[in-house]
Amino acid sequence: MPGLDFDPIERAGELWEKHVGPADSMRLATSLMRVHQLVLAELDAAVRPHGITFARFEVLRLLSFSSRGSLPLSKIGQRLMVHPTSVTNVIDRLTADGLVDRQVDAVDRRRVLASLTEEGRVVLDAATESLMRIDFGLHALPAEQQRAAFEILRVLRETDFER
Amino acid sequence: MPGLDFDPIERAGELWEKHVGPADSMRLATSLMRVHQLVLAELDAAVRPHGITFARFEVLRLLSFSSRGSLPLSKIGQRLMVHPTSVTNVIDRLTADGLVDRQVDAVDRRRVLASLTEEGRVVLDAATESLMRIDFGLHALPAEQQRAAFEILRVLRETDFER
DNA sequence: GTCCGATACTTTGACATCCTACTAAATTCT
DNA sequence: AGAATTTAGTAGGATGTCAAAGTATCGGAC
Repeated sequence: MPGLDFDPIERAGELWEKHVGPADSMRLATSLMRVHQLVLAELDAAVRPHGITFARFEVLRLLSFSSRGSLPLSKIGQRLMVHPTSVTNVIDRLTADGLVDRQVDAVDRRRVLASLTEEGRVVLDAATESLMRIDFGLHALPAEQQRAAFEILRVLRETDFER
Repeated sequence: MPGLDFDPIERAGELWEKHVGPADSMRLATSLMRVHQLVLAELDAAVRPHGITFARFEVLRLLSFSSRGSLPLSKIGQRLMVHPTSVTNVIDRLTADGLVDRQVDAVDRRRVLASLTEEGRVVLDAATESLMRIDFGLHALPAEQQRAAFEILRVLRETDFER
């Protein structure tokens, strides 16, 4: 798979400017899609040996950081900014694998609380180790640029943040 | 849905630094996941009235830029950097909707050539209009920062670019 | 001229995500 | 108290993505 001999996004940008109009936002949007894809592939590959995906890792990490040791699914969805059905889906799989426990909240019986099992914590620690070893798929980017990128992305995140 | 009263990624960064280690790359990686999700949602919403998704839009745009008016599926996959399976999938749906034609390459019968139909071009033009109107979901970012972000992301893209 | 490796695509299965609609439980309002 | 509304989670369906395995075709080596 030799790939291509030119950068397809640069190329698309040139053609876009020629036939459509200014291409800055188009190029950034498509870049974002590609980079997300590439980085996610690296992250998933890093945690795959531990039997999880990066999405599941994020849930495990969140649970490990919670002060009570458990979180209602709704909170998980809010903090990870994903749809409630996505949370149900991931928690289902984590529960099936024995990494997470699920129990109805005694105080508010609409709620379901998820918490780490011992095995869940073991897997989380091992996966964390693997992710740090590859610098979260960002080894190509110097620390300085990582912070710069974070600041720029923050603007985009916060647009939809409070609503 | 009032969301949260704090930035969950900042918060995770603080806890990570306290319990695990340096958090720069972790925060950037998770930021990338969230922003991708937010921007993609905007892009999909913008083109949905035209009966397509952003992934399909990208394929249509690519076809419209090809000099011959058609491209083998493998080329589409290379340029969009997606798995061959994804290309087959998207082309299947575009074909079913009558936006794309599919025909076996007479020269190399392993190949399948995709090309825009007239309806495909109409939809593409309308969708392009809609996307430009929302500045590709990046209206929150000044043009200057859009270019800066593009340059940073380019580094990450090019890591896996030639291979 | 045949065979065998490489290439192009499809099929099947897994995953994460969203949306719409639904059930159950809590809260609010009358 | 009882009804209406809101909130939490689940069910089913669609989409796009990847991985592994399969089929068909091409092209070069012998």
